[in-house]
Amino acid sequence: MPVERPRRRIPEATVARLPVYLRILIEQANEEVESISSDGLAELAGVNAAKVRKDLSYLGSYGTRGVGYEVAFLVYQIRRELGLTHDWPVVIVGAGNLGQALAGYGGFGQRGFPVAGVVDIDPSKVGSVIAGVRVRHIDDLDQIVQTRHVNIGVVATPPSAAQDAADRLTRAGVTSILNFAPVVLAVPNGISVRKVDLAVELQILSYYEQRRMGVGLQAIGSSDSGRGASA
Amino acid sequence: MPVERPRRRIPEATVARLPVYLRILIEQANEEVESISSDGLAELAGVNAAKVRKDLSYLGSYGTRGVGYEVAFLVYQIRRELGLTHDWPVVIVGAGNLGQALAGYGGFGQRGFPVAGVVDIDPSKVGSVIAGVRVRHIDDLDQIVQTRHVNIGVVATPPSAAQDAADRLTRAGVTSILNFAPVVLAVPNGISVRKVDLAVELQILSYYEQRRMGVGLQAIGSSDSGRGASA
DNA sequence: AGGCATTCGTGCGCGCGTTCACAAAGTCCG
DNA sequence: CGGACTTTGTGAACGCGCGCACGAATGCCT
Repeated sequence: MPVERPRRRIPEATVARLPVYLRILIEQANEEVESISSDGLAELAGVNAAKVRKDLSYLGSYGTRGVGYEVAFLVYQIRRELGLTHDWPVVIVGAGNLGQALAGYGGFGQRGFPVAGVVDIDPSKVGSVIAGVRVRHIDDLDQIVQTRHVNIGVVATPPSAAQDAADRLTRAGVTSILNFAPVVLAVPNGISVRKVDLAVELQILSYYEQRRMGVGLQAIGSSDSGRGASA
Repeated sequence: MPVERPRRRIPEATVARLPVYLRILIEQANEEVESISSDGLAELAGVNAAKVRKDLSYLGSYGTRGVGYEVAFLVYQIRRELGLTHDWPVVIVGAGNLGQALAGYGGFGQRGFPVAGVVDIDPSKVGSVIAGVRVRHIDDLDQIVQTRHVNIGVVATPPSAAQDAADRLTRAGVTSILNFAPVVLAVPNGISVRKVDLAVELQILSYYEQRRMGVGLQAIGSSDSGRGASA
């Protein structure tokens, strides 16, 4: 079975939008919509129609001129390109508030990222069960990663422990890390890291808020954060 | 007292990095470090030194050639520019798992974003107390926003309720929204929206993982996600 | 005081991503 | 069957942000 090779390198910005398109397309499919135009999809995704077409063109020429894109087929293609044709088990490091919330968050497993394990360094946390997953000691990390073929690790530790968690993850063989700790992780070359930082997001909003006030007179300035959508 | 005007428009990319610099600088200040060079800060932030200098130059010429930047002063300047000289109370819509976790997350209040209120549409949730904050009904949103002078709203509802939450927030006068629901929000012009989407982040990682495997032979490709740091 | 080492501030070129605009390709209808 | 209409796919221009490289400014040492 010849798994088709990725056509070309897809720009980072496009990769970041594909999941959004995918979610929308799945919604449309659930509502029995069979076909959608770049215009329609653009509106739902809050972006420019030309951008949608260019983004989708990286997957191949899967549209029909005069008609649009077949929803089901597009879902399949995006899934394939994003590597979502099979599950990616993840391991969560840190069983504190955040780790527990993440483990309990249904959207994980349902979307193809089952929780292969939750580990913590604190022996008193080991053994407790969160959302059906037993917390294990961090020393078991290697074993979990290897037996469950985990490629993605989630850092949900306090800031001070985050770098150590990342080190252990990479040493265990994990090649992608999703970091929730407000820390800049140092990782070996070739390891992907994405971070989710609440405080940073709020502070960015704060900047634009302050700017709005600073101007004081006109409230026009479209100080959109760049990731927002406007009606 | 003349509150200095924002000098120029600061690029979005820079605004997104300032909070990172700020956190690092505060850490350094706590460790009694009085001065730091763009090189040093760059290393800690995992970015290019020239970028650091250019970013900081948007705030003004606050460095000393041959020496570097005075940490305490830089902290003050970044704080001022980001509008962090005073608190920004936030209101959380949705008292489910996520809403509770967010309300309980200490990093909120400590970093200048106290939780002014948590609201939910479900009467059975109203009245319960989360992390010292009593959950109120969503109909009280307007009152909370006005009496507490809230500018920032957090959407922590299920996807199906997210748009309604955003509508209510903007109607109540909120001008910035942090959206945790996997939905593209439609908001009036001039409203800032930032989103935090778990599934999207994981799917982006999935893409690069799949790519790594697809290539099959070399494991070199520096498939960094663009927001990561490498050692 | 003078020279040297260090580090900032920034002009400039480059590459990426966004957007426009249009030809190509297909549908639909009379 | 032909012509009008719709929508895709993409070439090209534009703009932004990144990083280099270097002049300018400051501190330090002799």
